[in-house]
Amino acid sequence: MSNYQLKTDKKDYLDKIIHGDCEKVLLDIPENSIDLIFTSPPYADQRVKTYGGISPDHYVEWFLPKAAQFKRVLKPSGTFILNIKERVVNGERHTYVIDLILKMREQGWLWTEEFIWHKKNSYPGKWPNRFRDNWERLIQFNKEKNFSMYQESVMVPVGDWAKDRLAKLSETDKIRDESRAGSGFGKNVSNWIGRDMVYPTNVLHLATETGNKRHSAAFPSYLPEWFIKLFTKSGDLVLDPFMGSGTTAFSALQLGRHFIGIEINAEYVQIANQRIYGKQIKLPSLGEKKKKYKVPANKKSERKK
Amino acid sequence: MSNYQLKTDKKDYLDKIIHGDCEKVLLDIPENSIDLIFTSPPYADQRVKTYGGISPDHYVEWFLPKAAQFKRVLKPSGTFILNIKERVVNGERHTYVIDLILKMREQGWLWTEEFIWHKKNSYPGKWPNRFRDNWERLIQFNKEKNFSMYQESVMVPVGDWAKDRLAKLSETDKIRDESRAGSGFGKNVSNWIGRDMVYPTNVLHLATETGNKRHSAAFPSYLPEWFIKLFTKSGDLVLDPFMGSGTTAFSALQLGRHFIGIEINAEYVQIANQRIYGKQIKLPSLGEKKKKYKVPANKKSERKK
DNA sequence: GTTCCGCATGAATCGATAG
DNA sequence: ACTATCGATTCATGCGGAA
Repeated sequence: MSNYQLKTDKKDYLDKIIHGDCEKVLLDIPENSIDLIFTSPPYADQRVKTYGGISPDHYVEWFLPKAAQFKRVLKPSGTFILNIKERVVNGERHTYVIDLILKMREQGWLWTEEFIWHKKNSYPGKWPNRFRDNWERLIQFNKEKNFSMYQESVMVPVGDWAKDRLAKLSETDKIRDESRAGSGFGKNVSNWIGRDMVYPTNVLHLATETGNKRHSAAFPSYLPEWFIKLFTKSGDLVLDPFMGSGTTAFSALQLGRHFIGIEINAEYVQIANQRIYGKQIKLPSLGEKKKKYKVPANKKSERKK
Repeated sequence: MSNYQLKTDKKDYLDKIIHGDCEKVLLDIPENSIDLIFTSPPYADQRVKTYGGISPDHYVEWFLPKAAQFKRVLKPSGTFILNIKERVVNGERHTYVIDLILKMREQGWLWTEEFIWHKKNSYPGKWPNRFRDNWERLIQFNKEKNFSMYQESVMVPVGDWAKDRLAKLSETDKIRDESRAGSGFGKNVSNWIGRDMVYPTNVLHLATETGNKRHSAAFPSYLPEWFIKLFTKSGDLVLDPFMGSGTTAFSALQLGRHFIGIEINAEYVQIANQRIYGKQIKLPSLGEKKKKYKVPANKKSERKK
């Protein structure tokens, strides 16, 4: 059923997308082997079409056993970054996120920091009692106080204008910058880069990706990139246990890090593989009965359009 | 000792700064009489010089009885905005803020929303394991779901209102909009005019005020202004139970709202009065033995500089 | 090859309606 | 009364077609 043999050796998973439930898949991964876990799990009751939705009231109990596995496989010097946001239930912000922080501390995690992702383009809408939600949490957990951090790798040019500029750097922008560099104008660019670099803060200000039609809830690749550069060095191993369409794996690969991606949705596994390897390939999946992803009956018509 | 008689009548406190502990002073204020409570309490272990410092581990139990009084005096349609941020203790973010949210919900508060104040210029510094802290929480609590909110009063020009400060694009954008309006179809015209102003989001993006050095925890007046405009109308009553140097009272006055300010530190009471009334005046203080504010012995030298 | 403009599209939330 | 579903609302962004 599966084309790998040494389940206890992480090399079988190295640079692969694994199809399965991360809580089970991670049992095969040696303890203290991951340098960075960066993930954006399905939010409570969101992405119902693809994940079925986890009730807010059961979110913590759903997440905690997975967090225990994350803690086991993470190196003592490693970091776990959790991208999450509580939804509104009955007019109130639900408490599952802060409940989770407290429960994870009981598990032994250190709640080191909370970064803010200040989204530039939030979901539209108007309500009588609240404004649009324009931020998400990026919660940093660690096993030990002495975790690895490479602050110099994410330094930014001085000034807000530069920060905004950097945040906007898409793939095409980078290419354009390189082509400019060849024509003389690049000298100015490199001058800017060399001059007056400062450390960033714990607020990231960038736009969500709306253009990509292949997947519904991708964050911009800048987000995992930033944390991968900050918390790992070249050759390190990055894990995303809720891989989705593969943004984290893609970023890790581009930055010369190894990755392990786990995704429960077969459709997303295919998308991620295409994105990373440029073609559809056969990949190892969990050694269980292969469950075909099933579209909920009442959603089938909607999916078609 | 005090120059007011009817302690149960809020009119005695109206538009005044009261010197005393808010937990006791509020006992004299009628229930359901305040439209907005906006405050920035002493953070745990911060402002040791002026408040004596509350240990992070005891912050919640220190705050809760005060929150109970806030709930009593707040109108059912009123809002409580709490500006707070957890400090780092032993390499970790302390949990007193999220503990407080959970405990206040047990008190009957609704945790309606959490605004983020994205500070533009944060305190400089560098640490090996974290970046500069560039944001604070503005936590919105309510007694009822049907609270008052005046969204139109805080609308902002199209395009992110933070971006608007850079103001390079806004000029040309406006011109473009006008030229379009003059030549387009009638329906489109009204659409474009309507889009001149948009509602803000739950992220506030403003610079910290550097001018006010008299008060050690001064926030920019823009912050209370924004929430006063959003949650009160002219003639309403705003309470700040940890008044500090009087920014909230000053903003309320300027916006045509009534205010009640409470401050435990006599020095700040004087500063606030000077700021608001332009002169040093005799004001009612709590009907207790007048306690002169005492500088802790080991801090005296530090105060001098 | 640029620049400009139109258009679809989101980690959403509320309130009304229906069962 | 309580849950489930649906329509209405709204705006920054990036892509693609057009000038």
